[in-house]
Amino acid sequence: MGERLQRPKIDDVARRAGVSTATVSRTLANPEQVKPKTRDAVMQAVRETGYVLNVAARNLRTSRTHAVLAVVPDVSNIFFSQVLQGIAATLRPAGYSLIIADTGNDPERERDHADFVRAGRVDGLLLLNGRLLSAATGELAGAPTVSLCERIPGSGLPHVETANREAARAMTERLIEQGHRRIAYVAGPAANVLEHDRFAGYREALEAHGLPLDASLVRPGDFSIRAGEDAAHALLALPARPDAIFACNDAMAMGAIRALTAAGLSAPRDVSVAGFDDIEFAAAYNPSLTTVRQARTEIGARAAAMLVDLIEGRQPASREIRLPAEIVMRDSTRAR
Amino acid sequence: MGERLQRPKIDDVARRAGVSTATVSRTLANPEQVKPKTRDAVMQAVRETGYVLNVAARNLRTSRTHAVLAVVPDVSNIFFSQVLQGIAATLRPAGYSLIIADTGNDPERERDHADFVRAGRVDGLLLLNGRLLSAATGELAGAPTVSLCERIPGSGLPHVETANREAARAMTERLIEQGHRRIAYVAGPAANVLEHDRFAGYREALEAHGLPLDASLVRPGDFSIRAGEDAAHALLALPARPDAIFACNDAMAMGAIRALTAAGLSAPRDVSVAGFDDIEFAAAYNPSLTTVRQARTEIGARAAAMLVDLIEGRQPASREIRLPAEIVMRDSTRAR
DNA sequence: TGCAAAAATGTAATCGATTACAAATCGAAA
DNA sequence: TTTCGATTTGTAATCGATTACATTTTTGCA
Repeated sequence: MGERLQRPKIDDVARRAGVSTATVSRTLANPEQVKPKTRDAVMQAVRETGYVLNVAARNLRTSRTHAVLAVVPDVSNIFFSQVLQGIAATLRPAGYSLIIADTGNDPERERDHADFVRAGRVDGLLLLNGRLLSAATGELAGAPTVSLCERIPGSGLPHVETANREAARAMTERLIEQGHRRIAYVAGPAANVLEHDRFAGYREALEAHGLPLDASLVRPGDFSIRAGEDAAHALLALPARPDAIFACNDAMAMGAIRALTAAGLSAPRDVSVAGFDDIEFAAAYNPSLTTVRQARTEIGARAAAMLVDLIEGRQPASREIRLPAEIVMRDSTRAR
Repeated sequence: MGERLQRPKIDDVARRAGVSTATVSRTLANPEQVKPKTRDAVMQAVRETGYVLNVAARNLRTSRTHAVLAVVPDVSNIFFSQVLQGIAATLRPAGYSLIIADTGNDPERERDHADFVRAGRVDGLLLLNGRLLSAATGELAGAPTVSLCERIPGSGLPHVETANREAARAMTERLIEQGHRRIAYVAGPAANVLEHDRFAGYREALEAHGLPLDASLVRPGDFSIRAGEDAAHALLALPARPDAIFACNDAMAMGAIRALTAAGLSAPRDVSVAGFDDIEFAAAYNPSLTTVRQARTEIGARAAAMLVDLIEGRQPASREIRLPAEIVMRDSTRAR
């Protein structure tokens, strides 16, 4: 079917325009070095022949790919996918394409990606979850890399993140101001730096207001809806139940509200519930969710911009960006 | 910092193993052609030197990239992101990497991607939204391409899709069986093939059961939560309000439920509401959402597998796959 | 007009693999 | 031990661009 016709190469264009291949190459890459008249002739020939540069050849010669690899624990996760959008949107106008590796949360696979750089497949790395990077850090030596969402302790890697601690503290304080005294916390995975920061914020707020940190009010979780449900069930079984639940992401907050409903209670009437992230469905939830808004696309955009700077040898304005988050009070919490 | 040490190349390995570069190349690509003893020596040398093949060089020589481009209208959309996950999961073990182009729903950009193939940047294309492809179809001649989610009418392009019409019909029939008689439909964008099919299913079901198709019960929408709210508002303002609302995706169904709540009504007590997609948050919604479950990761996986077959010159088992969908009855609908 | 410097263009080496073809080695049968 | 065919390995051309360096053209100014 597809009569596989020969793609025109740079020689074809050169011949047609009556110039050398060097001139064609220059016209395409550095037009200002070429006399306008010649330039026009070349562009004309390009159009006539339908020439498209062979990327592999250029990559080989220049050892640059104009591609960036994003290592993502889970593309389908609503959080990461929005960060990716910010990345994609920034990379495109800068002339980079985006390669995505979904590691499926598998530590093994997260390691592989140093090879992407070494094989000359990409110019830089964007790590959406640094958890395991510490192991790979040595191997990355030299490869431009930016870490997102999670700071990698002690790695010195440039990164972009939300001010998680401050945000969690602010949210907890809002709950305290609303008159809540027994505020439960539903945690993320223990190894998660992000969880660590949020918990620290929660604790700080309690301390600052002279409230005790009651260990029975802190429940483990893993960011899933189900985990939120389980945690809420456990909390409701306590002799003295909490008057508020702060889940460290929105999915768990929704789970908690479901559990309340299932138990014949209601948020915010009986227990206030707050989340973290402000995912798309938080505002549409029933009740709409009080939460912390993170600028997810901006995180992606800033990280991508920083990476491009690194790749192109420019000194990025900053190697560490912390974006402020915003408290969004909605219907799932209420003053006591 | 990064002492940019020379990456070993195939000659280094060859020298170290005492063989020619041809043998090294063969050992890596077609080990069975090489005598076991030689093979071991080469592998040893590879390990010692830390050799990693230069992908650009191989691409140039073989004019194959082992990369695939997915053209996505919006990565951050929960629907697409899950399809992407299926794609990524299938591509990886097959040895392909995934490049993502987020077109931001911009017709202009969807066009650009034929160039990706022509520039030799990828071996094939996965189109998650064929809407505009018709325009580009000519240019793709020869490039392996699979369309997902939406069949591209008259393109003859291989594709994978959900049996939207059948599923929408089945859902509508379930609502009828539950005793609903005034079933409203909240549509997707008019140009959308997917919307077209779902609406056809809705209409078929009404006809089959002798129910009239009441134009005032069909409201426009664009798949957003907000559109669902607006549609429901309009429907509630009708002299005779519907007893069920079938929104052609979950986000709009959630919007409709919000609107009901805002109007002091409730789903399913006053109006039943059904969605389509069964996104992650459908089960966690309040009330949990009756919807149509599409196997999103499977759509992605099947399409990716088909594309790999096409790229590698194998005849795919089928050029048109329609995956059945499953009706999931939950709490947002109730028998009248 | 003549001449030096600047600008524009051309020649050809180069990036690092793959692979057609040739050469060498091996093994089995006679 | 030959000998022929099958296996294994090596040599070197090749993929299509970029770019250092050489050469030509243009420009500005005396």
